[in-house]
Amino acid sequence: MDNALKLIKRGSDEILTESDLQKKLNSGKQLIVKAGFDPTAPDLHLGHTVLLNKLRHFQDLGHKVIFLIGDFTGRIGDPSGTNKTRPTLDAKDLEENAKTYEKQVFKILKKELTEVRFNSEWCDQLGADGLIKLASKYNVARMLERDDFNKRFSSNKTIAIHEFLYPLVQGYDSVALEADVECGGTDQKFNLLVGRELQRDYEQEPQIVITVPILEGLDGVKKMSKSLNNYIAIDEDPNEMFGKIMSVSDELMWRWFELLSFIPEEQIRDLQKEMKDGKNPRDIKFILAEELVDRFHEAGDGKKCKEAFLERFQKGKMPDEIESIEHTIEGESILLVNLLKNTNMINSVSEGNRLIKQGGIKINSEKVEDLKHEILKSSESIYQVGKRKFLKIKT
RNA sequence: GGAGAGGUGGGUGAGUGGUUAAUACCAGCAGACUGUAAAUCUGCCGCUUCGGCUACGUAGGUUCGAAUCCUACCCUCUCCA
Repeated sequence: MDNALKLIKRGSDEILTESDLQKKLNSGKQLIVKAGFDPTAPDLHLGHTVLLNKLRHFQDLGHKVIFLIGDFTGRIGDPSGTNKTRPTLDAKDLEENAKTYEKQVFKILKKELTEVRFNSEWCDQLGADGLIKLASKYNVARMLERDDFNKRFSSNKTIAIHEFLYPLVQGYDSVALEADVECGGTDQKFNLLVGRELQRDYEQEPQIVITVPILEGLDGVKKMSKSLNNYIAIDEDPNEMFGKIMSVSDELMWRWFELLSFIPEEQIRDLQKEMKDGKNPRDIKFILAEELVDRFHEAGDGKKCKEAFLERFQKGKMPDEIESIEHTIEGESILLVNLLKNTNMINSVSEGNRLIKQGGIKINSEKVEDLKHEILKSSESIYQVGKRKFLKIKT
């Protein structure tokens, strides 16, 4: 197998078809590689990077990536998600979101080989006629081949007609762009395949479909997503990112190694063996956390985070940098719980009382035991809530 | 068009007139433990000026008292046509 194909294969779930891909790679032509993104969620997280890394591989081979923002499809709503109505975005929001995307995405993709496009560009021109024509290219039986439609159909759950349009429009994007390759998560497989069919209908060579695995989020079960709040954003604070990676279960760590790390597979196997032989899993997790922090921040940040992590949790030290704010109070003093609530350290007074009862609040490293603890005017102290929340407050 | 089922705290989901701020599970939070913000164990888990207040789709009603009964409305689902 030649190197190009090998590179593309690593970490891919399925390639349809491999022989076609080989042919295209050998043709010497610069390929157009397409991947679609949601217009509403510009906060990229590690889950997205599995796909982005794959796109980057194509760029490393000199091919062109089209980062397609599905503003038109966004209006339809992806049937694979729960059926919430999406807010319609105006042009300004879109531009904003696109900018945020660009800022983040070029941590992985090469700018000179990336083109950002919106699918409303060609979909808006389709009109009712165009949509009808497009809809005529596919049929219900074939739509029902799609797994989640099939399940919903056979268990008598609703499928709205417009949901059928989603895969069609996504497929039409491939026609409009004359895509050679489309990459997406395994949950997108059906949509990606529709693109192939449509391209054939429009007398184009069908695109190669490449699916990548879906990354599990922090909980280790559900897919990483913003709405489930089990994600690590790629522009997250380095220490926060490091900590979150460390909070992943020892089991999930291996999955993340597989999908996120660039460490060669053989080396990962060695690490697994080391853990089996008694090495502390924590130290292996450090390797992963360091690599990822380095990738999305400055080289060397990973090491710094590791040191800070050890200091803080092994020796129980306070972090070096603590955010500091000033909070003027009326009168001579204020109840501790009120102060913490006012500064957003806690969400409610009840929560504060609970935390005090449980010994979760400290002032200058001293545990607070009195529910009615008062803070005097013109004081300056470091307040700690739980293990990780610190704030220096001047009153 | 006809018949029926149902809408409960972040999620799943009990509860059918009275210690029910509401079982259970999950998530979340805290503590203990551990070389991890892993695992495990324990506790907490609506708000409050600690007198109370606000909560079981929405709005009314019955009652000493309702998430539980009645009426209307909204929404979801199923079956028949």
